[in-house]
Amino acid sequence: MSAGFETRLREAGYRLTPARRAVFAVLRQASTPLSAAEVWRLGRARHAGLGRATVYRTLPLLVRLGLARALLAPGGVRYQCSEGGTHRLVCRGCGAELPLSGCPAGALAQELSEKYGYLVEGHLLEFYGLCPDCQRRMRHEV
Amino acid sequence: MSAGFETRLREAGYRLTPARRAVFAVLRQASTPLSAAEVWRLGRARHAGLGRATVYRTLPLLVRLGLARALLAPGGVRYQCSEGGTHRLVCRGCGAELPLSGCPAGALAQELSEKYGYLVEGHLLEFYGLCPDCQRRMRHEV
DNA sequence: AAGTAAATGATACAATGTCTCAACTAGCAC
DNA sequence: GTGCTAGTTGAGACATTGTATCATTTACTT
Ligand SMILES: [Zn+2]
Ligand SMILES: [Zn+2]
Ligand SMILES: [Zn+2]
Ligand SMILES: [Zn+2]
Repeated sequence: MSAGFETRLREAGYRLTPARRAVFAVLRQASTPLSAAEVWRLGRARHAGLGRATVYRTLPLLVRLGLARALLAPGGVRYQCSEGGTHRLVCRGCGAELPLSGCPAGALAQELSEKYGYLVEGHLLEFYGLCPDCQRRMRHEV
Repeated sequence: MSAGFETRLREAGYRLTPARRAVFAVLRQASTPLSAAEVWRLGRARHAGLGRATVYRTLPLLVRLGLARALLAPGGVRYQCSEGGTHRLVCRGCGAELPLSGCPAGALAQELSEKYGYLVEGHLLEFYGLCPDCQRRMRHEV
């Protein structure tokens, strides 16, 4: 379940602590990307004295290790577990999001890998534009 | 040149002010995405008394209007003019970025447009993984 | 069980972003 | 042009978010 998390942390030379478990667990079972503040609040349910600084230290660590991803939502940065989908259709007017399924980018990854020597682990594909409501709004309210 | 900016602002019912001109001009001629603080500093070269609050008000406005885009870089949020490319290959280890050219997402846009009623104006495609250096580092320094 | 370096949490601090409000001005009507 | 008015501005107080420091604790090794 969260075995990947533990081994990943270990193999990178980091210790497995209650604080890190708590932070990851929170992301893991969240159904939507969370802000750092939310992670802290929820994390304290799992690890009583979880410190704010630790959360801010852990989240970027998880990103560096590939266990989580940082997303820019209207309202600030949010984090989500790597497993979650990252294909969205975002309205630039109101910020509404629609998660997507299909994706054409897979093929390109291999190509990039060979071309630049990068180890391509994933990708983020976001379409942006206007939702039906905001299209109407733009017309009517000038 | 920046005619699109002016008409876009007008047609959405916003006024054309020196402050907004300055902010947009800064983004416009920047070769790399800028933080809000950088926009403020550079903007004051163009409009002496440009206020910090105005910058923080204007940047999201430009995003809502489709004139700029917000990007999440390691180190914080950065803004760039809509024209700039948004196809990157980002290293999750060190944050290094490589701008890309080709893209397979265009076709999907039309499809989404019909399916959800969204007006799809563009997309952001980001591959993430490890640069060659960070791959070595991960092996050697555990 | 003991030793040790990594990690934590509290706190102070810095950076980033938001709100309020009096003063100003872009756009419009005349 | 002259005035009107609502949108906009800039200053500064405030709130939030993120970082640095450091004494204490603790996960891992032996
Ligand atoms: Zn919308
Ligand atoms: Zn995909
Ligand atoms: Zn790297
Ligand atoms: Zn593309």
